[in-house]
Amino acid sequence: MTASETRLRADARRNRDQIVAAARQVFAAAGPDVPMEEIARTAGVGVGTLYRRFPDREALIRAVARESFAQVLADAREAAAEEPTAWDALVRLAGRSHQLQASVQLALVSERAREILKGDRQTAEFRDALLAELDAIVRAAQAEGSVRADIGTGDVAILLSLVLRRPSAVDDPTLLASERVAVLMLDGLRARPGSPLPGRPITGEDLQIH
Amino acid sequence: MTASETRLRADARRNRDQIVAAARQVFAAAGPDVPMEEIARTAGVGVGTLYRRFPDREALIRAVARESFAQVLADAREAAAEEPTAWDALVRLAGRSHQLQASVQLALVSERAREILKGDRQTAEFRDALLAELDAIVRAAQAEGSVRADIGTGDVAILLSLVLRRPSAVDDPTLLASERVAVLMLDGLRARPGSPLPGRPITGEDLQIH
Amino acid sequence: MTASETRLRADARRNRDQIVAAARQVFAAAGPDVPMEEIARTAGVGVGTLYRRFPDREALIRAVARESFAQVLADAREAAAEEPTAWDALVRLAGRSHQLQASVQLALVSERAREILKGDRQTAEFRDALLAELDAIVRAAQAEGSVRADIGTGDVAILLSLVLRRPSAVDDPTLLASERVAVLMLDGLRARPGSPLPGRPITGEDLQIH
Amino acid sequence: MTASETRLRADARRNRDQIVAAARQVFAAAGPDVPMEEIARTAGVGVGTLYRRFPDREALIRAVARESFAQVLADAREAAAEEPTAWDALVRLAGRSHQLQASVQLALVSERAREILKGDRQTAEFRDALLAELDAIVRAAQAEGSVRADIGTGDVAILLSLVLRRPSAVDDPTLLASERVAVLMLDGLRARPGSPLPGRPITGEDLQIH
DNA sequence: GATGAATGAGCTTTCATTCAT
DNA sequence: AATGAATGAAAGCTCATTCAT
Repeated sequence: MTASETRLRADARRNRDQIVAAARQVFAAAGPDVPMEEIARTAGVGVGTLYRRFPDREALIRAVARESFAQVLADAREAAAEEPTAWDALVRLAGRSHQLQASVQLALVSERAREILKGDRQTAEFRDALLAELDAIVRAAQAEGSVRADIGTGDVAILLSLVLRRPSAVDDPTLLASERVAVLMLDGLRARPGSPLPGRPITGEDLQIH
Repeated sequence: MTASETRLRADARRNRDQIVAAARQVFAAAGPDVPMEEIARTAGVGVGTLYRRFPDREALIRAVARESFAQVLADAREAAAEEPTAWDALVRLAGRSHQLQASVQLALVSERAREILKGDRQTAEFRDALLAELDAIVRAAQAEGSVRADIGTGDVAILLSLVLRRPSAVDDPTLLASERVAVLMLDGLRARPGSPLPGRPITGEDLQIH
Repeated sequence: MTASETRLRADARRNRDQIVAAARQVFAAAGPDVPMEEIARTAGVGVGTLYRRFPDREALIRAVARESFAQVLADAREAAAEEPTAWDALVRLAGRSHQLQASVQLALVSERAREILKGDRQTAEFRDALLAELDAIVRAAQAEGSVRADIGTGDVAILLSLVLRRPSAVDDPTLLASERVAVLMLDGLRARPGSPLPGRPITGEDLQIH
Repeated sequence: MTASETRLRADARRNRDQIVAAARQVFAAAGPDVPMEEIARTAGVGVGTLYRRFPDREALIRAVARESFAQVLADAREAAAEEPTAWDALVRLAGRSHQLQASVQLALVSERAREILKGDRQTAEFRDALLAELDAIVRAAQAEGSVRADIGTGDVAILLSLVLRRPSAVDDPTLLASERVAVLMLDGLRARPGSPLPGRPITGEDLQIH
């Protein structure tokens, strides 16, 4: 949250937050190309207000992404702090992931959004902090013997990001599809005789690149 | 392939195929909203020709989806026929999945595309055939004791569909990220003491619904 | 200066003047269509303040034009009073004209501004007073034999107005282009055998019309 | 006229010409900021057509300017070739100038247009050719003794450009104001004892700069 | 049958003006 | 009274689709 965002008048602040919330929701539902007007309407403001706050669509996308990443990061830190074992923290993250869907989906699903976020320092910082947090958890889990040794933090991140996505086309029949997938995935990560993995562990650093 | 498509003159046929191929490629690269003109250009024809063959964007999306599904179906049948065990067939499908990415991504990633395909009988037929084939493989694998009993074909389909998606933002550092994910997923499906799954197995029928 | 403008509190008065000065400057630099917000910013006030003082853009344009015309009028009177001959007064006016550029350009260059000023009684009064003053000078010059007889005050006004405009696109190489043009123009007005002029002298009255 | 402009289908060509003609007229009447829609309407086409031919307003402005300059250049060459003396050529140019108003005004009056044209090689070429032509005429006139020696081609160009502009605000009472101004100007240029000019002659090269 | 030109609706963005603080 | 936030109308530009060549 930059200084400029703190200095807003009370009502302006409220509007700004409504806009970001609306954008998050509408982006999740219909992708990052929805008419700005629809976002404005959802937020209960005029387009003009939206544009006063965010000079163009990209700025809005960045704002949504930043808030989302920040929230996930907070979640990860909480899990690490509160759970007794690293494995439990991982389980909690994976299990909760479907709540975070809408938040992060934006950054993952749309080519356009990805392109925009590449250039955004703040998003990058959140992402790096998140990877660092995850790295600590994964290493701890491997140290405690709960996670197989032949994977890296990058592998876990990729796996989590896949689960993060809405199990798509499916009108989830059991309403538990996400959880089931998460558990299956965790079972794959478990430390015990498993299939040999091709290549080498993908680390957190590998993902910094992009 | 409908009757009308069979009756085309050789050159018209060639045009049609170029268009679908171009659309598949361009959709994969830039999403299902790319300008029709760009598709036409990529295919080396004028927009007029494109519209003569496909009355609107939806028709084109349907055509691309049908071909993609048909190809995946063929692949699945081949795997089932040629591999010695059901487990091997499953491995082959999962391993090959990244080749199919571009093909099916369309149907999975875009809200819009999904909406369009819902109403398409032919796509539905391919999808149902595919689910039937997968169901046979999964049941066989469970019968032969290689796949855990507490999952259904729907669970497998969902998992496969997740892996099908490009492992996202990542400029794959090992170029094997997809394979690694696939193996981890298969390890999760393996028949052996695993974590208890919430809910009930998701069947193929569960997915027919929509 | 109307009654309402006299009654302003000192600070309000200061604001008003800053606004008009800013408008004059910004109009000159970027035409009469600049965003009101930019004018307000240049004046160091909020848009709200600007609008409190001038109900809309037209009012502001009128105010700027009035002040500019008033200034030119004062200049002309001073020249007539202080110079020994009418010719000298004319020379002084023409020579100084480039100082007045920014002031009057507004009224001359922009179709829109012209339209607005047509209906403004006060601007008209200044303009008429200016034409009367100029008429006196021209007639006196003709009486003293320094200006050719076949031209009217209207001709002179038109010539002056042309010179008033910035000699266009040119990054004036000698920084004297305006002066040179003015002198050449005066040479054309000189009383001595010249080319015959088409039509009849254009008088001051001719210009009242619009 | 570039190759691309030659290859247009007959009807497209016709439309293109109508658009440029309409733009010239509308620009002259209302400045370079008129709604594109109005230009399209005047040309009898849809906005889309306009934009297909000219990707944005700047491209259109460039096209209009090029054609206008080309026309003036042709005029100057014709005058030089057909008139018996250089002085007559000059008179003809000055006298005809009001026909050229609309054509060149665009380049002179609007700050925006000027900025755009600065970067346009083709416009620059026409302008340079025009200056070269004018230079030949002015030097010839000075050689034949009809034009004073203390001025340069640049001075003449500036003077002409002033006259080129519509004598503005005036609903020309004699309908001859332009001609009268032109003659007065020519009288100022005449070779005979005149007032001393400040600075040095402004040459054609001086004007190349911008 | 193929082509690419024309159309016009739709979306983004800007800015004059109003109004809450 | 001053400020700057909100609004919405208007203009730029893009692209799906139709149609003349």
